[in-house]
Amino acid sequence: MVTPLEKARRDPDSMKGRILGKARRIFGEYGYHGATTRMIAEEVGIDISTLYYHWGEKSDLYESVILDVTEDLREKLQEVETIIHGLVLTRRMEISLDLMTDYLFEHPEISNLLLFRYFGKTRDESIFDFYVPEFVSDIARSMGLCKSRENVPNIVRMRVLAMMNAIHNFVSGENFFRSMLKIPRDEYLDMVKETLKFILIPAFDRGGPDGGTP
Amino acid sequence: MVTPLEKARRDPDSMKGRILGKARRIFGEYGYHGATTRMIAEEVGIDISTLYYHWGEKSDLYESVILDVTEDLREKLQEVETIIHGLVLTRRMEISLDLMTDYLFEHPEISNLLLFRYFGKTRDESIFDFYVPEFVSDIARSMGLCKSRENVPNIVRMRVLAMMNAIHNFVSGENFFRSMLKIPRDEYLDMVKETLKFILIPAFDRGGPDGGTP
DNA sequence: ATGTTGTTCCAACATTTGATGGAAACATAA
DNA sequence: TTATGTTTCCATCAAATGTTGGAACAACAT
Repeated sequence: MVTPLEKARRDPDSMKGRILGKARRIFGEYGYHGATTRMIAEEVGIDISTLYYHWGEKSDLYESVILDVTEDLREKLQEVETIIHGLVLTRRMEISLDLMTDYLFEHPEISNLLLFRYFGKTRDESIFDFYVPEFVSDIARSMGLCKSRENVPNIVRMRVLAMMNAIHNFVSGENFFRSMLKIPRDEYLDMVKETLKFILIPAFDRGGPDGGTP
Repeated sequence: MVTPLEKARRDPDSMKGRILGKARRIFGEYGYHGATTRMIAEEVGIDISTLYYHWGEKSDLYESVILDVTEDLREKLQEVETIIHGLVLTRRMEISLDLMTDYLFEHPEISNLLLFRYFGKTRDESIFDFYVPEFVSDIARSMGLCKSRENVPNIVRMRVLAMMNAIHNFVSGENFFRSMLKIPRDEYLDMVKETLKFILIPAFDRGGPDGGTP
């Protein structure tokens, strides 16, 4: 059976898909309470009741948005995994940091929405009731930090979280950080990649069964 | 001249101070739009108009909250600086990571509010019009990453940002990450410290005029 | 006591916001 | 064309939210 969300994902030009796309951006920029259904409808260029016709209440739309970006992220991670598979750790990290940074800079609402979920509460508590996969175990596995994706040690999960958050922070904080550094976008992007490698690679690249450059 | 904010900071038991304290927490948990003046008033146990009597409109109260936590953070950073002064880099980092993590876990709204400022927009744009110091240069100086706090290279600022964000993330994301790892608070706190050191120290502790353990 | 000043609460207002009913417009098949 | 089902918009509602006026109250000096 095909859910409404899957239909909207397959056809981004349909009304459902267009609404979902704009909702991603608005929810990502302003957060759940900061975004209003009217802002989203106006962005799409439709009446507000058309939005409700397609997606029902605000919290349902938000839920769909979260699942949508989660699925995008999952697909991207899988794509990266196939690219870096078999390489040595340092190289794997360099490539995946570059690829993920590029990707998230093109879709900053993904990082925004994830960070909002991590750090903010919502008055409407029904929102956190649905399941969202987290990928932490998969990334740990893909990085060779554990044998299987089952029973990943917590300390390893923490390290993966630190890594993911570091990327998301620089993506979501672009406006703030860039105005602080007073540099253009492309320069910022390069600096982010360099900083991520500077911070993350030395930590993971030391000895161990899988470490170091051979 | 003593501003209303300074008065409230000096006397946390005064009505002004009590409101400010609760406002910190509520704004920190729910963000600017997620927090309502009624929620804050109810938390203090006062009528909503008493809140307006003391702090004026919502955006003004929010501004005071931001300045308040910023000042707290500044004082804490200065305190830590005097403690670690003169030690070797690795030791400086270990101690300051421990101290800052402990401190922020006791006052998570500081991390929350900073992250909200970094990552989220606000419909009310007047909010970002006031100046807030950022401390990045001071931390760079304190870590010995640059000679003076003037003209800190951007790449160094980026590294400091990565470091600060790493702490804030684990503090603000406690609820989310802990429920993911299924561990109690104290265990989480230890794991955060360990992970921060694992990630950050190898990056900064390599050669250079100030590197390594002697 | 009386007036003054500062503080608190009750009640209300205007706007925003989430949400819906129903009429029009559109498409499509019979 | 007519009938049927879908989509869109206009008008509107109810609740939530930011904000204020004014009365009651308290503290305190005169």
